[in-house]
Amino acid sequence: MALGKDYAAQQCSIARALEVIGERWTLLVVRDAFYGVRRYNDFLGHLGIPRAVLATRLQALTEAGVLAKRRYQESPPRDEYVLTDSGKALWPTLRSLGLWGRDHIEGTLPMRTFVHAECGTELGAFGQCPACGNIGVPPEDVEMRPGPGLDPDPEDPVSRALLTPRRLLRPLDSDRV
Amino acid sequence: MALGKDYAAQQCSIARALEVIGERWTLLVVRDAFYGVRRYNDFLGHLGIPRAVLATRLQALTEAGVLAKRRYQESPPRDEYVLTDSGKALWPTLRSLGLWGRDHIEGTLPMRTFVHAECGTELGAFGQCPACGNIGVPPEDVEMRPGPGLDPDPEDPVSRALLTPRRLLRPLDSDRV
DNA sequence: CTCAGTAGGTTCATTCACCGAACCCACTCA
DNA sequence: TGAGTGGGTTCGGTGAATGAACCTACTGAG
Repeated sequence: MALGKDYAAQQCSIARALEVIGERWTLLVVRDAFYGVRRYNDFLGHLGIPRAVLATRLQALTEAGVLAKRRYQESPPRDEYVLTDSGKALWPTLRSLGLWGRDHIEGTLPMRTFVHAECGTELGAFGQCPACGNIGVPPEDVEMRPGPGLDPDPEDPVSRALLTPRRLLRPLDSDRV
Repeated sequence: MALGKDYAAQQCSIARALEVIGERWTLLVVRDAFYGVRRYNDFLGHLGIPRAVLATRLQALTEAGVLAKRRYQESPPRDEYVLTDSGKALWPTLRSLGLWGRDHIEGTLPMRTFVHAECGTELGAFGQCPACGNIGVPPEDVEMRPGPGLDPDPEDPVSRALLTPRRLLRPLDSDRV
């Protein structure tokens, strides 16, 4: 975000956080990582982001320790980007932001619902499970289900893969859909 | 944020939310509103934001229904900007974002702590009160206290006023400090 | 009555980030 | 040999952010 160099806003954890994840597209890249997207081309197709911007964002997020670049194949060399623990800790933020968008922006149908996989209850604003009383349901235990606001027949393969219920963070193989 | 006009990202509550509060400075304006800042000049001095950008952001947030413009004096005409219910609903997002910044960005000392005013317990990672078991403590019931990371003798009057413990959303009279 | 001060802006030139398209390279498969 | 794919980089054009200057009501002091 680069709020200038000298900024007084630095005196605040929120401002510090926004320096890392506040730039355009950045939080959407992180969101996709929760959805299981890991490869450059999948981010590219799903987000519709300019290639140069995506490369910059992936590099910045990797340097900030939110994502980690991991080689998953040697020949030809191919890398994937996965969330670190620090990145996974952004789940409550994304959850509350998405819920706010759903509830407070007019004309927004529920796109996806997020339920506690063990009991099937929809998560609350802080990512808690109202049924179990489990306060911090980790993203690994969250199942994402498509909602009525989604296009039933999207263009890109990633969106198609996301039409079926799936656990967060589970890698998405866009090839075999 | 304006993710293009045609963006596929529209299929997502998070992207919709970011359209409203994802631009540079916007979330910091909202944060200041939670801290009790209401007037143009107070935002200006506390954030160090360019005047033109602040005017644009206040107008956009007002149109989006996050803030409401309210005349508090007729002669000379003076307006203040206060959070609407929709704006107050951003509290979980800000809370989780600030906590992430504190815990996951190196070199970030706790700037402020947020405690449940009724019992004095610091809020947990999900905005809950660990002592009372109250899951969604509303911002009105949250007391903000200065932490060790803050400059003890800041320049601007708003930062000085924020050095004393105070309830969130309580208006800040920067004059009588 | 005049003058300085204040709240809340608008205008302007410059800089910087985003954008889309084109290009590049290493590797694989037919 | 040639097309295809993954993962980028480079480049010119556009739009937004920046800081400084300017503007308009209005008030209060002398």
